[in-house]
Amino acid sequence: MGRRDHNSVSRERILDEAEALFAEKGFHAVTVREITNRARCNLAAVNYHFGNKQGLYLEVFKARWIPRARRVQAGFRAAVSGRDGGSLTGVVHALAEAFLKGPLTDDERLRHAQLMIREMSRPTLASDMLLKQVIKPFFGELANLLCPFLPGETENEQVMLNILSIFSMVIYFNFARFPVMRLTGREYDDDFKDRLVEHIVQFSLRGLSMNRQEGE
Amino acid sequence: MGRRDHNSVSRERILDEAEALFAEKGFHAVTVREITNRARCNLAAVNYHFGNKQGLYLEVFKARWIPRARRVQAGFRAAVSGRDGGSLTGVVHALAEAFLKGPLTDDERLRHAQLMIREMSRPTLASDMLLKQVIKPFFGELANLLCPFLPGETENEQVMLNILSIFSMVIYFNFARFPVMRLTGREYDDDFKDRLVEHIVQFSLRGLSMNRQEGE
DNA sequence: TTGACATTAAAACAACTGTTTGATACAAAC
DNA sequence: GTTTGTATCAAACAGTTGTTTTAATGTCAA
Repeated sequence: MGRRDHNSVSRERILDEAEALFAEKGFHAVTVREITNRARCNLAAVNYHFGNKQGLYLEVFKARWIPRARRVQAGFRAAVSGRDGGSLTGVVHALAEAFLKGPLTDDERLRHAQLMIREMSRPTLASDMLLKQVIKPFFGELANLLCPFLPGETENEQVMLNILSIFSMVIYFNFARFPVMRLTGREYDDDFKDRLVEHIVQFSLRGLSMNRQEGE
Repeated sequence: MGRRDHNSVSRERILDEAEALFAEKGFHAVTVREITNRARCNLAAVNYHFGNKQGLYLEVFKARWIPRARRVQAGFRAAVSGRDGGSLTGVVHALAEAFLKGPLTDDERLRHAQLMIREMSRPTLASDMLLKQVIKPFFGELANLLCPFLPGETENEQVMLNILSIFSMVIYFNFARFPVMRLTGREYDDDFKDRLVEHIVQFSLRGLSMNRQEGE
């Protein structure tokens, strides 16, 4: 290996296994030994490559989570700049599909959502990074894409709440797949994912369309 | 204290502190010593009253989480059987308000949502209990309340997806309050909670209304 | 009072935790 | 060939973990 090229085989394997384990069990429930055993390397490798366990956790987000988020966003942008960009339906559909079917494998999607959920429910050192570098910019991008289709007088806060609502469904149907399977009796196969995308799109489109008067 | 009346002061205090800590940090991140110190009792009390740490975790759900969930549901039912029951708007409003304002304190709401999220994202021994005893029955109840307002041909799976979507927003705006505050710049004060309830209600009502006049 | 039992307490337990150490192998630079 | 810095390894470290043990309280019925 070249001098500190940050590309040793052990280092990469540790990052992979660590991400899977952190997502599945959470930071404290995972031991360094568990990670290094699965990565088939020595116990000291974690401290050598990442300083300490927390450094590894942070690096998982920098080197794995954020790039994955960017892949999802890239998939979304590709769909939007294609035929989906011209309509509200297209944008919402591209969004739901990017997160529920997108470029990730099913395992990746679950991992990704679980890690995000953990950070959202209890902020740690990583949350700030995710928010500033990934979520906030992406939400801003979404706001710009959606605004033209919303009534002119729609305030910023209202736009943000709408995005958060769509987002809540998208990540909920990812990370909460176990109860969702139990409650619907469905497996997370391609059929069901299509169904979910269609549902989220329809539900969100109607939710967004505020030109209609609401009953009271 | 009466013979094994399961009401010792220590026992109750342990349950309170354990719930707060488990919700905040998760099972493995909390130590028995941390719990017993906060509960101002002896270390051995956990094993005496609950067998072991996992027994305590389970009892937190039986003795604290489930009763709290029932209080929320009771609040919802009270609103529905009052003036809110006659319309779709009323039902959805009662639902959002029960979970976002309802009978709980703000701390309780956060704790409640965080514990649920943890169980949903990674099922443990408690998940089965929650699903069977609380969530599934309540979702069935919701389905029955909503069905009259949905088009006649609406299939069961569609109803369930609708409920899950509303539910995803309700719990998201509870457990993800940290990023929501960062993204909206708002505090979770009464004003903002009112705003959230109103938003969720409007968004959900439109989401639910399938080419159909709503209201009455 | 006495006996029985619920509860609390201090101390110890063995196992496990993250981290450090010191040695060794290896590849490229000089 | 020697040096230099990277990478891996086994072993040990000190501190913490959940749990157990044993003894001491407190409480109520007989």
